[in-house]
Amino acid sequence: MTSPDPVSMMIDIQMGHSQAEKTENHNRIIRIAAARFREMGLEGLSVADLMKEAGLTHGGFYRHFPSREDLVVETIAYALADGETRGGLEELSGDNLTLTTLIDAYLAESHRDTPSRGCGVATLAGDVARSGARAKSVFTRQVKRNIQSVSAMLSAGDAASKRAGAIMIWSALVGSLTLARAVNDKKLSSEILETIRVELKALSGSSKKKK
Amino acid sequence: MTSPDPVSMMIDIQMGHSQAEKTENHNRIIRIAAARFREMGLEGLSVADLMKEAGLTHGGFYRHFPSREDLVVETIAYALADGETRGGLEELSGDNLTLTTLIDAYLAESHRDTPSRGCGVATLAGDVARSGARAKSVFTRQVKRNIQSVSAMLSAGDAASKRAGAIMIWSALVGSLTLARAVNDKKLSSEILETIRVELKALSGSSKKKK
DNA sequence: TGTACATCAGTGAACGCGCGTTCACTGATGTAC
DNA sequence: TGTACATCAGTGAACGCGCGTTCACTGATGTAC
Repeated sequence: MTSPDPVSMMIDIQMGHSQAEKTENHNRIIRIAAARFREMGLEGLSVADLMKEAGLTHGGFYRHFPSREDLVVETIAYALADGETRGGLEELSGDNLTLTTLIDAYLAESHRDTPSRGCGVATLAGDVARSGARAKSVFTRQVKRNIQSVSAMLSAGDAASKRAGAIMIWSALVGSLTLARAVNDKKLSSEILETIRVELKALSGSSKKKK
Repeated sequence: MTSPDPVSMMIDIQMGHSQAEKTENHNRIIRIAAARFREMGLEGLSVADLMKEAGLTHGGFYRHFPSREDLVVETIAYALADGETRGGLEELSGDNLTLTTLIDAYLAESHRDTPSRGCGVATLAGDVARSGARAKSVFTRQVKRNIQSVSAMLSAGDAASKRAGAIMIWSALVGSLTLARAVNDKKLSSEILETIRVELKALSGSSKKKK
């Protein structure tokens, strides 16, 4: 009732400071940061705004993180691996994801239009390229995982050509999604997504036939 | 002698404020901003630092631009089209550029390692996606030009499949270069570049044979 | 060709503001006995 | 099981700093005559 924020209302009844609540708050801070960083970039969110959205005041931030940079590193790790995120690849955890399903989900207009809940590799790659070693390490680990995952989805060819295919698919996914988001022209944006959807499916299909 | 900056030294002898000098200064400001924006992002450069590097003081900035945002828009246009830049595509103005040459130049390690002089589409796409309509319009125009250019380099297939090929090539170029820059692992970074070089050449070669 | 003067590029102090971070404080938690 | 007390999550005022922008000022430029 005091707070209009639906998330913070849930624990707003009477705020004690138990260890369990700290963990809850910590997770909430990270979850919010993960959304906002993908939406506004790694420098587009202030500590004060973040804590406000989490239903806390800015001073308490430093009970959770030594500095803003530590938040960034921890949040990148979460935003990339992420349980909650729906951008396509995240459903990998369920083994029923086929490459076609991934491509269609990844290059859907709904994914393009909700970067805050989408693939962090695409949203954050540019920012990470300008960040420090810690951010890059976390990012690198996830890129390797992603290449591995897609590689395992390719049924044809030897290990090396599967890996090459996976790198090609990831590059095209990230590049096309980023371009589709940066472009002002709705027709062109949709055309980019649709084209890469078709091209990538043809590509993974044809390599299947090659075998 | 007063200034250690080699660029500003050239016109440092006795600073008058002629119209010609204003134009020189304006161009220099844009050229510097174009390099720094690609290097540090659209928000990573302050007006004061920019003017300092141009050998001027911050107050004079507003004789050249109504606001920082106008600088950003004008600079994006310059950084993308660019005469000076060497990232690969810029040599398009000479008609002797083949697709193979473009791919090799674009995905060279030297290009990866010098974003300040490289392709602005790759460096700025993420930032532009979060920017205003004016920045996006300028960016969109250049993406269209780039697709057209690469499309014209493809010798095989009808107009539609050439266009699709060009979109695929651009997506893979931008995505792979961005990933190669964000990644901490030198081996992986080189592997990404090398893989996409091979894959893209194969792709544009195979569509040639199709005809 | 020479003189008077309006223009305006560039200067640097000053502005309000939001940033990341610090700190003295509060009071519920959870442990020691 | 009950009481005393140390811990520490969260608060909110305050910090120094760098940001984009404004403004009164300077003096060379370049035009009017």
